[in-house]
Amino acid sequence: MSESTQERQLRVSRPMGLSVIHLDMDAFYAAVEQRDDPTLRGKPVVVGGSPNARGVVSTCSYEARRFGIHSAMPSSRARDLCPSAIFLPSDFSKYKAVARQIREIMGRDGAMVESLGLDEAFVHPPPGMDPVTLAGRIKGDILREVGLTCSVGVSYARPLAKLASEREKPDGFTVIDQAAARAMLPDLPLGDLWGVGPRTVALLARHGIETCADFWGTPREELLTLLGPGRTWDLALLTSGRPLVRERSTSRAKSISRETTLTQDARDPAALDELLVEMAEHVVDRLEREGLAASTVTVKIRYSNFRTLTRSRTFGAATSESSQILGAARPLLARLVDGSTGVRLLGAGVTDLVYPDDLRQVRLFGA
DNA sequence: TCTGGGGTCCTAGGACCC
DNA sequence: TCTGGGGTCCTAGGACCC
Repeated sequence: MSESTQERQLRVSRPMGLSVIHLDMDAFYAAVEQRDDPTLRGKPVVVGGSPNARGVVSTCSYEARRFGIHSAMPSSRARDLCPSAIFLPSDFSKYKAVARQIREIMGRDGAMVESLGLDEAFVHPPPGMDPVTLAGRIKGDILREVGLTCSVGVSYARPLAKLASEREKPDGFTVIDQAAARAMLPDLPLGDLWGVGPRTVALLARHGIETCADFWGTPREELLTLLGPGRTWDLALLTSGRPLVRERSTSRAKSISRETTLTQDARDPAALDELLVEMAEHVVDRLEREGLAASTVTVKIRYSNFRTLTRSRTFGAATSESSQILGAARPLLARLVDGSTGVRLLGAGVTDLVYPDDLRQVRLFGA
């Protein structure tokens, strides 16, 4: 069944037409807040954690970006940069409702919608439909019906469509065909590629590899030593502009977790245990509500020096029993707490989820 | 300036089994 | 007396994404 290298090369050397849209809502959470409260319009709005409680910026309006504020920045830093900024907590139930409305608009013509979080998605047009036309229709409908702007990119492969939508934000519309890709890729910084983060950028930069052209000019042996075979192959595909086929299997969640950063570091094992129980119960509630069971329990801790560790335990059979999950989690935590080291974050989660239809099959065999 | 919370995927070593 | 090779599961850590 597996495709030979030769077949793969034949396939990718054929000219590829535009086939996929990436759509990214502009400053989504902040834009929703500004839409719903006219007094916020034209002002620096920061949505996310509180500057007084170790929070970070989730999204900020374009007015706030002019002060240098951006996502993932500590909120305290954002306040320093712009003391007059308006800080709002995230209202996920509201954003989810708007996201649902946008998904409906994207799927209207029978397109396949692949969501990546609440504020962006890939849209795969049905056979025979021109993606540029479809992208224009979607962009117009979202503005008219939802009252928000977005940036869209159209290309022949998902990483390039994503790159395209980022080219002209906000309210952008960018097409990257094969000729455009050939022109822009050589000078493109590797960090602009989807999946190439700060660690990889820093590692490669230390060896003088900063752009796609640098990457192509590096001996294969050196790349393999630096990155290992898996990531070398991924980057080779990404920098070449060829489609990266990574089927993201189902839309079903693979893990459920809850974690919290404490306002102040904690040391007392009894207090940490109590907090862990709260978080584990929250996870159990979700399991029960969604009719799931899980076979692995994980406890996560972050010490005051930011060192982050996990401990996990797997059961022979999946469970959603609170007593069993707590009974596994608490000893895992005890292994991580010594009563003297400060703890800034505590988390509990479950993985290896079993869905109701999986359970039926298990019972069939157990019967 | 002092670093969220929710996830996904990958790697690597050791245990264990055939 | 020395010691295979492969497969799978478990555990832990880490990069990355929104």
